[in-house]
Amino acid sequence: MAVATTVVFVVDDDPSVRKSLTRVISAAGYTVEAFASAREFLERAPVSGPCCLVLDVRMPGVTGMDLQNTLAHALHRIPIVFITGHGDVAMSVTAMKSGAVDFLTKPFASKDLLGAIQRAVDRDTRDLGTEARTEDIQARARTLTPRERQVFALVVTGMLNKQIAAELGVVEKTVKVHRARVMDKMRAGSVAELVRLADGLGVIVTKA
Amino acid sequence: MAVATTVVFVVDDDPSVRKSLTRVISAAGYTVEAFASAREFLERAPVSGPCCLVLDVRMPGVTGMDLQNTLAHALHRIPIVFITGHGDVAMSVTAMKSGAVDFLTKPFASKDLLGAIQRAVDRDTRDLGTEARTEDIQARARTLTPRERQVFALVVTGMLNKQIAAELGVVEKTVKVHRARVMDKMRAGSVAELVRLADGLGVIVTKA
DNA sequence: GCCCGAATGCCCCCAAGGTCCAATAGCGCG
DNA sequence: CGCGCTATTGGACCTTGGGGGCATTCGGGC
Repeated sequence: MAVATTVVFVVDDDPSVRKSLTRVISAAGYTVEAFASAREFLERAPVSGPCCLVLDVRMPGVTGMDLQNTLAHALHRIPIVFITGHGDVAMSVTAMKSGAVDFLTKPFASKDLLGAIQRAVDRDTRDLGTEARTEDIQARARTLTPRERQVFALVVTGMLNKQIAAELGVVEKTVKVHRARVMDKMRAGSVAELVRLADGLGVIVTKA
Repeated sequence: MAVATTVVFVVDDDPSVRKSLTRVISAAGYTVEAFASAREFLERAPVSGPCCLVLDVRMPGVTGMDLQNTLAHALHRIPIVFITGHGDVAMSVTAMKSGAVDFLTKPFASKDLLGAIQRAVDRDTRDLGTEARTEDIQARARTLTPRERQVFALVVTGMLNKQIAAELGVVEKTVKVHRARVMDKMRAGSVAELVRLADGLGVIVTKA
């Protein structure tokens, strides 16, 4: 279960390998989309649901490692499971350091591949979740006016309205107004929630 | 600079390898302690400062991988740089998945080893920092009485004193007293700080 | 019997939040 | 050029919430 809408992408230049991989992975309940080259894969429309990539290291043209770098630079988080016929240690270490989930050398057991795919999908599912939450918070933050943003930043440091007012050169009442709008727009029911939303924005407030 | 008090542990059963590694690493400004076996290393007193471990994969008795597992189970976070004469891909992948910083096959360039050591030490320095902060917060939390702990947990969910009082079956004033003691003992100057301390304890509060 | 954790009451102050209202400035649109 | 909209600001007033101080009571444990 839970793998119904999950897509596993396979990129390998060898048609027979694509075919057998597709068969094995499909049998495990995943939806499979196979490509003969990195280029073809990149031209594919991005997916929304959880997914992972089973990638051959050695391919003519753009190699698997090249594709991994390209995706990393494009901030395209997608867990990668490498497979290769003749991989060396240096190559596998580089791939793993770059965040690959696994690096399998042929021949490998189906259960090893499926195990790696499961870990990759699990990771992607988690990543999608945190990404969605972050995006949601950022969307709320974008509705804040410049002034509200300032008040927001100061409130989550624990400053009193009075202090914030002094900091911004306005009276306390004005701060209260902005503060109320911030709580409303960020949909925070308490300062505690607001602090967590702020910290969730990645920008860790490092007030003394 | 900044490598003065840093210790690099070397574990390799080959005396000549230990000697040459010690020379190279010492020349880079690190303090080196070499051991002929995993057992010897484990009998060594733990270090306090930043450090890392350069470890031979293949050794008679306890292998490098065994030692990695032992350390992981003992919650002994120490970044490991593996070196080996005849490593295979599967071995390197396993080591990397278990958190190794790098996996070098002989012969390797000195700069590759030193680069890996530098990354390992950097990681350990960061880990030590966060560990120290967490330990500090836990130490404060340990001074809380059971009741104060309960109030602490509820306060950081954003609940009002009134609600906390109802939850605990006491009067609001009682909650205020506990709350004040919590703020004092945890050395938090505001609810915002208290929330960050709570989240820093690892126990993420997941209140609806 | 003393000390501590826990609970509680009363009093007072300050901070936070809401209501109603009002003014000013900038910006786009007809 | 006004009109409307938004952002920002501010004042008066009132309610609620948080927090400090002080005193008291009760139950355990050393």
